[in-house]
Amino acid sequence: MLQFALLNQGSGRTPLHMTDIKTQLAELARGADEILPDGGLAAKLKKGRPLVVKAGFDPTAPDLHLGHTVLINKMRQFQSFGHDVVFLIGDFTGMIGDPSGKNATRPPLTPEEIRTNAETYESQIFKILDPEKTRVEFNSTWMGPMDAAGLIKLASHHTVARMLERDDFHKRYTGGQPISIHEFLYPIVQGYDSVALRADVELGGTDQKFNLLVGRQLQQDFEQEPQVVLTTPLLEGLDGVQKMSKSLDNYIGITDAPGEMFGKLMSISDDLMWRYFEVLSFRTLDDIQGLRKQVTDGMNPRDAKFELAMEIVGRFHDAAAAQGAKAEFISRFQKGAMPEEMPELTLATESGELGIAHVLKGAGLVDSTSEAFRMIKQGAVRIDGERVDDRGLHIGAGTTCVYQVGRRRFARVSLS
RNA sequence: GGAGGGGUACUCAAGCGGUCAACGAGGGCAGACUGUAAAUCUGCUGGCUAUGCCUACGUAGGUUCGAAUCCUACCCCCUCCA
Repeated sequence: MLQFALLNQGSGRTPLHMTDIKTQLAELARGADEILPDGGLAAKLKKGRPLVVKAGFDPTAPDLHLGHTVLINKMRQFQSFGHDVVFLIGDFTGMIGDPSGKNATRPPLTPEEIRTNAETYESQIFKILDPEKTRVEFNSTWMGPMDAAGLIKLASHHTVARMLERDDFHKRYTGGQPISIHEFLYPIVQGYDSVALRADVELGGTDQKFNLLVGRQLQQDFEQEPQVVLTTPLLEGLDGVQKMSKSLDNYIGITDAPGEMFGKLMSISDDLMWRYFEVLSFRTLDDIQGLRKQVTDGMNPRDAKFELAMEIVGRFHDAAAAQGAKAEFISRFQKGAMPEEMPELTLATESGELGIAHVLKGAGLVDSTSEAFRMIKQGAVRIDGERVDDRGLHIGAGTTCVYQVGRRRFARVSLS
């Protein structure tokens, strides 16, 4: 069966290490939401040449979380099978703003912002993709030189009725909400990118399905063989229900510190763990199936979760960091030890002592003294491991103690 | 332009003169139980110089002993008609 390790040994120079089509299909379909049309991918793979695989990114939000990496992982798979993966930065389309996300008008980005964002993107995606094998393109390369006449001609390839088939356009149109004309250009330009790149496959999130399909249609108009469309699902966040997103604060950022990343992964439910294995792990399907069986046979699911957490932390940091995070996790939560590192600070007292509530607030462990009192009442506050019951407690100057609120918030505070 | 409906805490949503720091649900936090799982149970969920005080129900005024609740003006949102 397929082993990623083996594939990667090719070090990028291997002309074409084509794994057999059946294996490729199985792995590529893994975790994918849809592959259109039916049988299309198999037909493309049968060509026996590296396929041009395109995935477009807005130049806006370069702070990636694990949800974004589902798509990038899929790119990596194509890459490891020897295909030509194009990381397309939509600097031109960035001026339009993708209307997929409701009706938020986006302020136009300056060229410098776009460049900075693009660089941030690259530094993040190359934790997953092989820089040697990744082609980075900007769609301004072909859209920039296009003149108004060209754009009009391009726009003539699509009709309003077909545009309105797109769900969010349809809802907004029937719901009496405004749709600016230029928003119609977004799918068209994105589709034209596929023409310009002669894409064989385009990857995108499920919310991109319509745009991806426009690419197929435009390619046909330009007498190219239409691309295969592969959509990846939106990953569930830590709560297991809502989509992973920054605004819901249920995400794992790929720049999160090792310990934080590890802890967040350990806190997911067992069900969600398997989902994460499917779309985030680089392990083979067989491998994961084996792990599942071990759990069914009595292995503690927690240990399987350790494997997942180790792999992910190792990917975005390194193996040593992953080991450290695990060791820290075990000593802290299984043995109840204090964390190794915590914020340290010194607070000044006016009269030689300070009320406990003010210490907690001053250390940033709570937002207000009212909250501090509440936490004390609930038995969540500890000083050097000793529970505090007295809300009137005063701490004298010259002391240094570890203050704790709940299980996660710690600070070492000195009073002067 | 005309007619009607509505703006309440993180979100949804009650309340329609006093018992409202504001029902209830969700979310979040904490405690118990655990594998820092999940599920479940319990509590909390405006601030402060803290058993009292201050600030809050779109904004600004007014009536009243007393207003989220009544009146006036203004701002914003939605629905229908043009």
